[in-house]
Amino acid sequence: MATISAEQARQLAELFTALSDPSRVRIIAALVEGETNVGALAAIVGISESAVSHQLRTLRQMRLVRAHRQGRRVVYSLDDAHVADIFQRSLDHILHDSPDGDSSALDRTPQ
Amino acid sequence: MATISAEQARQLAELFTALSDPSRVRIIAALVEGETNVGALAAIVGISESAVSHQLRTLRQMRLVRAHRQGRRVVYSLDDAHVADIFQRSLDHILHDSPDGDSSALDRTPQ
DNA sequence: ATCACATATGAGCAGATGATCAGATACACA
DNA sequence: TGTGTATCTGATCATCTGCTCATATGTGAT
Repeated sequence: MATISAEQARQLAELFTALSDPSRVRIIAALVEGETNVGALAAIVGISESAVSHQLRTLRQMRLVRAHRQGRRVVYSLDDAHVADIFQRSLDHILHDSPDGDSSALDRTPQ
Repeated sequence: MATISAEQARQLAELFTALSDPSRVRIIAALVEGETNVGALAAIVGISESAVSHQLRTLRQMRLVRAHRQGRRVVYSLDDAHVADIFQRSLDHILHDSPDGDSSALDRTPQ
């Protein structure tokens, strides 16, 4: 699988960037459960509908979610099975070897 | 797997944040191949040793990499099998359904 | 002890990010 | 057509990020 190309690195980083925010993570988590409209997502995540809409735009551009109207509502769903998979594995990851509880940090070797 | 907690969302986002930068992605990619020292990483990634060192610090704090001295060098390796797995799956992901070539973006439904 | 090599670290700065606010757009229904 | 609901969007601003530069620390060899 050789050392990754610069372009691939960029794309990978872009994918992870889409998942690098707590609000977006919660949006994705909610959508794993099933499709949902913007207002409901705002309620679940606990931020304004405007903020959710902005985040959904990002996720849409990344092709991680998909939208379709249903009456006056716009219903979102995951556009990608891979992402749900990656998401689930990552969740397993933090559930396993993260025996701490407080914030992040503290070095490992240097110093 | 119910709707994720705020704390879990924070941790997940933190993990993805560690992978959300092209330089760090390339560092991880290099380490997947085997342990490497700072100078070599700098050469591979194409940024200064100082910049690499800063990024390695972040990765160390996230417990994604581990370091040990070897003479005057400090050799880094992945501290986590899960991450290599997540990384590999994500790579597969972008290699599969990313048939475009240019930058990112362009909406999907609204408008 | 001194010097060169290898890495780490703090300060500082330019660019990115995410929330809010105000206003635009889209749809359903009377 | 007008009104209320649902969502989107641009501007703005405070905060965060990642790099560079200068400097400190650590190691091996002379």
